[in-house]
Amino acid sequence: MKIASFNINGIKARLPRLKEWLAETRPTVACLQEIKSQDENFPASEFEELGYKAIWHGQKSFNGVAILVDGQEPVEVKRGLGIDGPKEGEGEQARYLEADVNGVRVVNLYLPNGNPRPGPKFDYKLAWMELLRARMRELLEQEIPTVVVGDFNVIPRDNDVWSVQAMASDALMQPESREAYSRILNDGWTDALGTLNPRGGVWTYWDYQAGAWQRDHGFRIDHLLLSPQTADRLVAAGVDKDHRGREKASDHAPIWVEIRD
DNA sequence: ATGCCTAAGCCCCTTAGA
Repeated sequence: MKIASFNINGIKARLPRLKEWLAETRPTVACLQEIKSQDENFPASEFEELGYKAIWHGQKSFNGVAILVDGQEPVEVKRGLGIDGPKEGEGEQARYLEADVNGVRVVNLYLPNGNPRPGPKFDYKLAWMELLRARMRELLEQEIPTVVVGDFNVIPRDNDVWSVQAMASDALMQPESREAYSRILNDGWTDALGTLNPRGGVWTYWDYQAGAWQRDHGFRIDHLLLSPQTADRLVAAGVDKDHRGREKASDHAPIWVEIRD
């Protein structure tokens, strides 16, 4: 099965490109982040026309995640990690959705960006990562074949960014962010894209600004983490880079991992 | 030091993104 992850930056603005990507690449599971849509506005029928059934956790204006499955209903297991956003009284943000598909647990997440740093948004990011780690440890202990995908908003290594200097003060690559990410991996997860590309130079995000795409000024913040049971079944993983270069594209490219049945 | 660009809603400006 092929499990894909795509930060689409607005499902309304991206719908034609998103449907095109689904039709061209036909992932078994498509995990979407930043749908930026309330639940009642989710265009489920558009995906049903393509043969995908979906579950979603929306939010007005920002955040929002969805899981689409080819030909069957995703079985929802959990939504949210139980942590409120950094603003007083805003409640929990829509960043986490977990479902079962064909005996594989799929976690779809949109991890907080953390800028500006220091401040409450950065503290929120680190707190969110600790809760995520706790949940992921539970999944490991249960020995459920699991794939955790999404926009982690962490640049894990220096060779995962076009310029270390340009991004040095950004929350995406602070030592605290990287250490939190490393702690998760060290519990027993395999970073599929990182492992298959040890020399780096693989990007999943290119800023809209300053000609970043044309200059290939990108970095790797979208990840596919495999539990031991799914890492053993790893066939291939990659980035659908050409989709970033199309008209009205998201600033992220889709990523995918293929695991043996 | 700042803007660069995009999306959504409070919709012609502001907030947020990374």
